[in-house]
Parts: sequence; structure tokens; C-alpha cells
Amino acid sequence: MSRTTVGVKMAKEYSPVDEVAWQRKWNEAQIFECGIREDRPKFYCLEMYPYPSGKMHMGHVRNYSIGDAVARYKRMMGFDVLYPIGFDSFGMPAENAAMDEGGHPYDITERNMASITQQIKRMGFSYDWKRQLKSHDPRYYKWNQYYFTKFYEQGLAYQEYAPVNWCEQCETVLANEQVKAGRCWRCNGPVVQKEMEQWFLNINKYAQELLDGLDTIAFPENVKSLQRDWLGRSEGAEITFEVEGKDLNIEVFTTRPDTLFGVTFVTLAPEHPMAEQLVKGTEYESAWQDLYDEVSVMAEFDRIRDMKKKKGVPSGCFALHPLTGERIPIWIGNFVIASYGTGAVMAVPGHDERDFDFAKAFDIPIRRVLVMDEGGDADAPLDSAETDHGWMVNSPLEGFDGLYGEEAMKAVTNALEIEGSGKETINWKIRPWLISRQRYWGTPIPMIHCEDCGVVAVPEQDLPVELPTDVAFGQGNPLETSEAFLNVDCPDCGKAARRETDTMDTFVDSSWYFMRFTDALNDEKCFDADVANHFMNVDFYCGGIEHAQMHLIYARFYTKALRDLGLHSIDEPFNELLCQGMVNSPAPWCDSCQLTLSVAHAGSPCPHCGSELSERSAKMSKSLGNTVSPGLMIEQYGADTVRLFILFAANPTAGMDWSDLGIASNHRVMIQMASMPDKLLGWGQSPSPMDTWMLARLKQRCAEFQQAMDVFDLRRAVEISHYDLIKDINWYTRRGGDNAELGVQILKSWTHLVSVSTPHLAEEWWQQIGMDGLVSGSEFEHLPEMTNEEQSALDNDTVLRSVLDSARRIKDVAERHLDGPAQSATIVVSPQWKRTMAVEALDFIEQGGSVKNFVGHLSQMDIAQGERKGEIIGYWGKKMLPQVFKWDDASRALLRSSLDEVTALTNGSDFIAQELGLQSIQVVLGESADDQTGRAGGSMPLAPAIVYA
RNA sequence: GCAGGGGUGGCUGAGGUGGUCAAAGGCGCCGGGCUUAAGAUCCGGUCCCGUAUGGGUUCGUGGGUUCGUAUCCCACCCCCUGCACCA
Repeated sequence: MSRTTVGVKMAKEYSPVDEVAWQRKWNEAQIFECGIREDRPKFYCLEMYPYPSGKMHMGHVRNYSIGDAVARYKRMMGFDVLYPIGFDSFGMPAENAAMDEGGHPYDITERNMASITQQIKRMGFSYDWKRQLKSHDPRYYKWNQYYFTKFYEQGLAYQEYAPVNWCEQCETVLANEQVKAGRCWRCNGPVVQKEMEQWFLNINKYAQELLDGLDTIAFPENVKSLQRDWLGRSEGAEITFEVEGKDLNIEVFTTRPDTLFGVTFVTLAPEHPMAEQLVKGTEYESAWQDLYDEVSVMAEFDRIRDMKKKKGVPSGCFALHPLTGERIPIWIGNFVIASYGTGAVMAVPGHDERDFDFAKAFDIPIRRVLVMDEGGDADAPLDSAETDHGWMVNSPLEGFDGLYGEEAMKAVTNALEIEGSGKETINWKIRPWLISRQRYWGTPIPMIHCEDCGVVAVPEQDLPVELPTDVAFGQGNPLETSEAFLNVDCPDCGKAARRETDTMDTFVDSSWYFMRFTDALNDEKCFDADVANHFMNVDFYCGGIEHAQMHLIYARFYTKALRDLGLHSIDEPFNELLCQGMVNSPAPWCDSCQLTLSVAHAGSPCPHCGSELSERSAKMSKSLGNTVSPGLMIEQYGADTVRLFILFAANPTAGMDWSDLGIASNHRVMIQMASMPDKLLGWGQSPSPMDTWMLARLKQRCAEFQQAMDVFDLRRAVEISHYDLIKDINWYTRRGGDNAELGVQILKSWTHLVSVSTPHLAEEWWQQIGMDGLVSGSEFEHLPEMTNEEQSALDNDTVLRSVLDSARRIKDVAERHLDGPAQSATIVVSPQWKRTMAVEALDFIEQGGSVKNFVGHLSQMDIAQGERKGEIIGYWGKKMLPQVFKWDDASRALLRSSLDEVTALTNGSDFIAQELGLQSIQVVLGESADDQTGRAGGSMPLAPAIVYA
């Protein structure tokens, strides 16, 4: 396609570059295939690999545009960049689609992958496609199974009969992490508790390391905080209460052993095994049964809401206080959660709100054992639970009263340890990862159930256990419908046995794919340890915040677990994590209902209240209908424009608003950019002093660009490459620059900067300036350090520009004074004594002197002697002092340099006159014989007075 | 309730180790130039006042520290995100 041909459809904009052709060339040249060069550092750039739904959406485009810019930048800086892509292709949507529309999940998945791959490729991302992987490939999931059998050997994987979260709609169990507010994270359906035999991975073994590791990696604070919450470490004590008259012990966990003497009852969760035991056959049994029935059928979410109302039944039994032997009633209460801690609590109503409420409801004594002020009243009644740390009071044993906080807890714990009825312990909120799923489209758990041998792992040589194809969907677990799959001989004894039919949570797949990428074509091993160690860890990981607690915890866990299998030696998988913001788009908004509505309502009154609708930005969603199709945008504007818009519209981590106006404006920039080589190559052969300035500016821009990219400030980088440099070039030509040789030099560097965000256009440029090969495959040639001469060219220009700016600002007002257009102007440079004063003050302050003391110093200086002394000292306080702090480093250097303002401005005076539309400009030194204006008083170093006439 | 992150000019958004901040850039808007014209590019302007480079009022609200604060301290209000009777 020619750059100047308007497309056939006039309504559509045209793309000035044949992007697909360049993509083909990249592919043919294989420049994105990553190898290991001895003398090069590596850089591993990764995006969260996508689930292959049918289409690429804007979230994908944003995610990959960010990652691709980083990958291209690092490549051009000489790194071996590993930048792979694959598909997280196991999962329920494909299986559900198979059930809805017929067909097989395999076909549906492959079909979707083909279509999304094509769309991704059309964007021109620089992936190493050779390394592409897909979770549903047996060559990949074989290793899920291999790891599982190893974990099983080590006891890290185990089977347990336990209450689990069951999603009725999805007909499968869920991990705790997959239950959001009591509902399924996938279908939002209700989740109930069910007792089942299930497979778990004991992530708790790594809880402490997962917590500590957070301090060593560059994750955003909110993600770290999320993970810390999820891990939920709490320090406390486990305490044993004997049950009176029975051979039973109740274990409780508490974070507040210092309140042990305030215990007035002990509470068991209704599901606690001992609860039933204690009430069995007593008058309390039916009350317990009622509570149990009520609570256990309730979805967890409703139950937690219900806990606000304290419900409980007595057990009729008593526990014995571990230190005093006091008889303490045992209750069964709805507010105790069976699965946290030990499922039993020691209740201290005086110093715990829940216990307080419960005690009030059931008329149980409330005892004060802490005071909140040292020496406070130990007998003061408690109107509410006082839960802060305090000083122990009313202790029935010697040696405790008066102890505070940590010390108090320590003392009580010690006493318990001596008695053998308690110990310090750490409790975690995180629970073992339940990985069993009763669904088809996942990795089969490689286990065999034999009547004689029990559970037996499938031997390594028999892996992978492949998914059968002869299954029926829609009636429970499809794997149970395949006889060929189910029936197997026991690997140990050879007798007929039965395969495990659970498959693995798909988060298993995504927990190590980044390691597979390092050595994706290896048929012998999951990956070679040396290769993985070379490329890991991931230097830049980009994806959505929604994976902050599931994927990013599981992946960290797997990395550590695989390390401990000896497969590699990396502790943390991801170094730097960037969570890109949402892509939003306008949708109708009703201000009085505070409601976002579907775009179907645009232009009509609010369907609820009838008032007029305004617009508001909302997350793109099918239900609101405010999605923007990447495919259409690429068709209309080209991939480069879409990328430019996405990178420029907002910082990577911020939410961004889609704007039709915005993308159109970015497209204009692209069209303008496309003409730059012609423009620069078409310059004449006239070197000028401005060439030095332009070259200096180019060096400055390249340095700024690198600084921005190095901290992943993509927005700023794009601004430099696509906006600032154009402005610089305009300024250069405006000041008379016209040197094609310099034009080529600019383009050689600039093309690299441009290639980071708009690579197709960059290739076009590269070709136009006659360079060999592809810019995408070539390294950036660093420019030489800025010379002193170049620096001063920049400085002189800065002075000139600031004079021009202030001259413009006052021109209007001045002309009102003159009663007509100004004809000429005199630029009055500040007299030498002001600059001397400024430099002296800067030195004084930089050497640690206080501003306040400078007056004293000034009065000793030569410039302040004589009859003008008062005036000069006054000038300091009123004018110079505030200004001294306003000069930046460059200006300070300028003040101290040999810069002659009169000469610099005289050289530029024709230009200034022209810009201001004046006939002449005169530059004079203030208070000198040349200065006829008498207006030197308003001048400052670097800021002359301007007098119009 | 707890934790993390925020509140900046018409919108967006940078800065935030106190002075380079009336506050970048983008969008929008206004004016000029160019053009047969439109579009694009280019130039200038865009808090208020002002017979000359200055003054006034601004960075959620109210106080405070300082020669000086969008930037530091205290209190409060509001928004987002996550967790939540976790013992």
C-alpha cells in the first residue's frame, strides 16, 4: 500500500504503512527468536499468558502493547530478550461451551486459539513464537503430573476427607481463593460446604517463605498487602483446656494469651467434632443439633453475615482453666469458624468484642484482667470490650499484675509451657490449596486407586495420563463416563484398579509456565536447570491486578516447591510486577440514581427516574455495551496508531479512558510522523550554528528517553519520541536550521526511539534513510557525550527563549502604554553587580550558610560599599532572595559560567525582532553608558528588562 | 472496622527529598498564518486583575511549622481496591 494513496472507502482513515508486510519480514528474519549470547545480559519480559477466549479485547491489547514496548527497548539496548507467548488453554469456559453448543473442548479451544493468535499477530508484537506453549498440550501437562507425583512422594500433595467449597452451578469444588464473598469466582453462583475426599497441596509449608519473599521483590504495595492479608500470619499461643470428668482436651488458639485469666467460658464451633461428643445423649443435644443444621447448610457468606447475631447453646460440660483449675462452662457458638485456628476459642468477654456480645446475650460473667492506663482502676466496670494492649490486673496468681503487652503475653505463655498446657505458635489464614476439580478440561491427577495397595501414583514412564476423548458431557464429571480411562491395572500389584477422575485446578498450569518458556522445546525434561537459571527470574511481568492473590501466590509457591525438587535454583519467579490499569470507555450515567447504564440508553432519559443522562467513564464490559473492538480500530487506524494511543493516553498502571477523539488525534500524529523522513532528508546543505543546538537536543532527548524506559515510564517515553522531538525539529527549522546531513543523523537515532512503540512506522523510516536490515533487529548506537560547546548552545537558547517568552507576555500591556504598536525594543541586561550578588549568595547557601545571615555577608562585599549600599541591601531582601532559590541547576551553572548575556542576545536579536514583529532590537548592559532607558532596575541575571518603544 | 492507594486548572495528568510551580505534556477551546476552500501541519493564547516584565487567588477542608510549602506536620472530609466476628 502506498503511503499517499487514500483507501477505497473514503469514510475510513487509511494507514500510511503496510504493517502486515513488515510483520512478515520480522518473521522471516527470525529476529525475535531468543538465544543465549555469551557476552550479553538477558532480559525476560513476560505478560500473563491469556486464556483463549475467541477474541482479543482492549485489555489484552494494552497489556501486550506495554510488554512489547519494554521488550523492544531492551532488545535495542543489546539484551538477549526472552519475550514469549502461550495460552492458558485449560479451563471451564471451553467445557461449558462444549456442553452448550455441542462439540469438544479441544476443538473449541483450538479454534479460539487460532482466531486470537491471528489478532495478536496483527498487532505486530515481537514474540518468540517458536516457544509458544499451550496448557492443554500433553507435552506440557505431563509435567504437571510429574511434579504432582513428586509432591506426593514428599507429602506436599495429599488426599483428605474434608469440608470443601462446592459450586452447584459449576459442579466442582473450589479453592478458598476462588470463593469471593461466598460466591463462585467464575459463575458467581452460590457456594456450599460439602464433605469430600479431595487432593490438596500443602502451600502452608511455604507460608513463611512466601511472606518473607515479599520484601525482596518489586511488587506494587497493594499486591504485597493483598498477599500478606491472604497469608494471614498471626502470632499467639495454643492452649489446652482439659474437660472436667472426661478424657478430653480442647485446644484453642489465641493471639492474646495475656487475657487468659479473663476467660469465663470456652466456645466450640458447632461443627467441632467434640461438640457432638459432649452433648450426645444430654438435654442439650437437640439444641446443638438445631444450631448445627442451621449453620452447616448456610453458604459461608450468609453465615458470616448471620454471625452478627450471637447464637449459642451450652454443652452442659466444663473445662478446667490450665493455670488456676477454675471450672469454665463450655458453650457452642455460631461465631466460631471451624476451619480457622483450632475451631475453638477461649472466650474473654472483658477484652474481646465478640466474646463480650456473646456473654451479654447469655448472661455470662465479664471479668476485667487488663487496664488501659498504667495503675488504672482494676475494679472499673466494663461497658464494652477493651481490646487494646493493657496492664494486667486481678491475676489470681503471683507475678503477673502490672505486666504490659508483649511482656504479659510472654509471661503467660511461659507459665503455660511449664505446666505443659500451652505453647507459643503461629497461625496462618492461608489453607492448603485444594486442587481437585470434578471437571474434564484440565490435567488428570495421575493417581490410581487399588483395592489392595490403596492410592498409587502413576509411574513416571507412564506419564502423561492423557485425557480420554470418549466422554459424555453434562452429567457430573465427564471422566467417569470413559470406561477406557477409568479401568487400569495397578502399577504395584497388577490387579484391576481404577483411575482418579479429578483433574487439577487450572491455576496449576499457570504456576510454572514461565519456566517452561525458558526451554519450551525440550522433549526430555520440563526444562533444563541451567537454561532456566539463566533466564529466570522474570525481569518484567505485566498483567492484571485480578491475579494478585491467586496466580501470583501459587506461582511463587510452585517456584519454591520446584526449586526444592532440585529442578532449578530460583527463589522468586518475578522480579518486577506491573499491573496495568483498566481500559474504560464512556457509558450513560444517571446522576440522581448514581447508576451506570448500558449504551442502549444513550440519548434517552433514565429508565428509572426519567432524568437526563450524562456520560461517565466505566470499565468496558459486554453488559454495558461500551466495548471497543481492537479489530475495528486496527482496520481503521492501523496497529501502530492503536499502540501509540494506548501507551500515550495514560500511564501503564493507571486506568485509561478510551476516546475516539484521542485515537483520531494520535492517528494524525502518525501521519505527520510518516512524513518526517522526507522532510529531514529534504533539508538543504547549509550547516549553521543551530546544528550544534539540534544535535545537543537530540542527545538530551535520547538520554531522557532511556531514563523513562528504564523505569517503565512508557507514557513519558512516547511523549519524547512522538511529540517532543517534532517540536524540537520545528524549532530548529524555525531558527533557520537546514542541514540534510544532520537530518540523517537525527533519523538514525530517532528511528530507534520510534520503534519501541510504533515499530512498523520505524521500519518504514529505516528503509527510507537507506539503512540495511530491520531496525527492530538492530542495536541502538549510543551517541557521544555532550560536549561543552553543545551544552552552551542549549544554554544560550534557553536564555533567548525565556527572554522571548517574557517579552511576549508584557507586549500587550506595554502597547497600551505606548498607545499603539511597538516599533522597537531595548533589552536591558542586568548590571554585573546583580550577577555577582547572585553567585555569592548561591555559594554562601550551598556552603551551608543560612539565608538569614547573608545580609551580614553582603554588607562586607565590595559591591555593597559606597552610597548605594542601602539600595543594594534592600534589593537583596526584596528581589534577589526569592529569586536565588528559583534558579535550577542549569541556570546556576549558567550564572557561574562565562556566558555573556549581551553577546548571546545580540546574536539572537534579529530572530527576536522577527518573532515579536519589531523593526529593531537593541541589547545593552544595564547601568552602562549604552543604557539610555533607565530601566535596569527591573532586570535580573538571565532575565533582562525589556523596554518597548 | 482493618489494610493499601488516592483527591492538582474545562477534562486528563506530571511533579511531591520545601524554593526551578500559576504549576509540564495531552485533549478541548480561542486567535493568527497557510490554503480557492476544507482538513492537516505551523505559530501564539487559554485562573483573575493590571496604562510595562507586576499583583491577587489557586493543587480535597481546616489548622500548624518556615524567610518560603502543591510539596513537611496534625486533624477532618471524600473516592478507589482488597480483607473482614480470623480468636
